[in-house]
Amino acid sequence: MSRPTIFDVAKVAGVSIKTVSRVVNHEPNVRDSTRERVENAIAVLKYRPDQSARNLASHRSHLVVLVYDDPAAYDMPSGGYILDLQQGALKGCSSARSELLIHPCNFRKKNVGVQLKSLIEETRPAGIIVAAPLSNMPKIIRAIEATGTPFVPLSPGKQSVKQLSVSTNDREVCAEMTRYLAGLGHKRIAFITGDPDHKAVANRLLGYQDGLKESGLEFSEKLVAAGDNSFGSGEACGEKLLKHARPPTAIFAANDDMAAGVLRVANRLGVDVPGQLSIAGFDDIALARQVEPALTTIRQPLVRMAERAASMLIEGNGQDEKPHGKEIVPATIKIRESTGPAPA
Amino acid sequence: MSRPTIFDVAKVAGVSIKTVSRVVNHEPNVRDSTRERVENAIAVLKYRPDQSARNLASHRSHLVVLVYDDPAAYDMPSGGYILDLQQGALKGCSSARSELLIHPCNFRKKNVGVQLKSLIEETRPAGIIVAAPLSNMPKIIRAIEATGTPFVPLSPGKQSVKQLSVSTNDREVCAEMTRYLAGLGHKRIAFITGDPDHKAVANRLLGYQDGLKESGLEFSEKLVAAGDNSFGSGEACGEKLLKHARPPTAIFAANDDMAAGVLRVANRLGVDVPGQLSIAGFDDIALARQVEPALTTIRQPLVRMAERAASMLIEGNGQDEKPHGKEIVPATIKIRESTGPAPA
DNA sequence: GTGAAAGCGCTAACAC
DNA sequence: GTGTTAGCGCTTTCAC
Repeated sequence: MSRPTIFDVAKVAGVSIKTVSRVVNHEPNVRDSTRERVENAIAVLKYRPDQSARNLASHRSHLVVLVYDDPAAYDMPSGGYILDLQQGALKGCSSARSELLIHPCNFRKKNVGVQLKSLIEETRPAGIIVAAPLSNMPKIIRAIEATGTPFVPLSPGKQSVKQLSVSTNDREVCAEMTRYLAGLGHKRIAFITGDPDHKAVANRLLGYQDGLKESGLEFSEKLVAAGDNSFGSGEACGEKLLKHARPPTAIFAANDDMAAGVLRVANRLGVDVPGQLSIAGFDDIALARQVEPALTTIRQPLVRMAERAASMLIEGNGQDEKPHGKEIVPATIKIRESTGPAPA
Repeated sequence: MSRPTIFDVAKVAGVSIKTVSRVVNHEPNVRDSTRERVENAIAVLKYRPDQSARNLASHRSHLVVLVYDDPAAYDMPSGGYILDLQQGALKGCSSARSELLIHPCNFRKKNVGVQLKSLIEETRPAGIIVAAPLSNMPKIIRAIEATGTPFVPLSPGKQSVKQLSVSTNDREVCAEMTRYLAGLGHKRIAFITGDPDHKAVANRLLGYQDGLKESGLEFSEKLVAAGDNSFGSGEACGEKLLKHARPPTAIFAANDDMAAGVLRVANRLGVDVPGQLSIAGFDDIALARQVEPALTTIRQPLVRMAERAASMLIEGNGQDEKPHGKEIVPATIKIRESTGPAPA
């Protein structure tokens, strides 16, 4: 004997299938007593709506797709990043009986756009979460937009006004970190910039400038070095900064990899951290806790961001109006051992 | 204008929808010339079969579900493990246009079984990959079996004869590691066992015994210590072993966490590794490369295992007979710095 | 080899 | 508030 259908439930409850459908989908206009009868029937029969039938009829599945940069394409750089995204997205989905499809995507391949489109057209997901840095790539975004499926970019570069997005407060929290450093007595605080293509990372420089101003400190081009997000560029920038005639007493890097590079250089040069030099990063990757001394950094709320994105997608699906708005989930400063009072 | 359907393709190709269906599904009994006409029409119209419709009619989706122990439930212990599984499963799926649904599962919760059943009955996946240690848990396996969906446990404890599975050669490779250690001149090789509930881990002890015998070495209960897979138990067992009247010159632990624990104890006790003591582990987790000296260990081929599992599920779906067989993907020994010649 | 017809289990539009 | 009637776009069965 096969699984019960909506007809079986309707028969047992003594109503029409439409009413069962209403109950299952939490639609209004059902008398409480009727609803209860239907719910009983569902429980008795152990009825589970068939998603395929539902999807076919409604032209929409209950799937949420999480698209991110394929870690297998390089050397598994940021496993924690992906797991955090997945965890958050899963959390957002589970509260709404949605399922999560994961789709790592190698953006270096020519046909990513086509493949993404196929995936979307075939599975008709309720929505798509696009992680950074893919959320900054026109090739990816355009492919998704072309399908008309709701999507939420995480930390997108430019956001068209009417579009959904979830970001963190890069700028504000970087200002805060800069003020924290200034509060420690540092007068010469340097900054190492990241990949300029990445808007979120660019915002970090702006935050640094804000923080300087708010602390009554002068901004100087000479205290800014241009990195590219890599450990190596952190080393190079750190060396340049430290060999300066009047070296900074604090270096704030736009990400942890670069901050770790600075730390390495400081060790090599015999510069004591945090005694002579304070170092701060951004991201709070595992490495930040593994280096000696552990890095003061900024924790990006990836889990929450992905969770919010999933919820936005799913909520919007229930309502008649499309979800909208830019959400901002605040990042938090993690003070560890790499920062301390400015040397006298 | 909306997406083309099978009817549009049929019209353009001048055939019936059934023939289009045959071509799309690579069924036999289609003349080559006809097939070609249909394929052209598909290309011209950019036709993509709607998975929901397909699923509804066939009572089966093209989804593969990967079930694993929820890392969010504890403290994100083994991110690499999960990412490897995902990568492999994704690889197996992509070659067959299948998609991967991830489903972390907290087996400590009472209702995991029910939730799993719901998921399966609603999405009707083509198959399910069950990662260890969930593959050892009757509660989980029974819930899946009850749905009648094909599934492949990875490193299952007991495998009923007719059932699919993918494992690695725990026993053989452990014998090999033991012989390698013996070949280095070690006469007193100790072993630290892991969680006895985990059959795959139990097999490692058997392999150790095999290796001893093959090397003409005597097995002694006194050289076996019972750990529980944790770093802490590795420390405890290591200490016990090293304070022995006649301590071993090599310790082989059933996993890397325990091996790392032994290493820590050796350092504390001033025992030189690998000068006075060789240490070997199993799993090749990231930690194995991060400790000093780096651990000699055994690399479990997780990516390949998951890939094979996905392929088995998908292939079986295409054929009329169910897939079957136990596959074994061999593990490989990674010699690093923690092992060396026995002290004179 | 190929096609016609009958669903799969649900949602949507509208009637009552 | 509730029911009726059409489909959604495929696969299946069976006829040719």
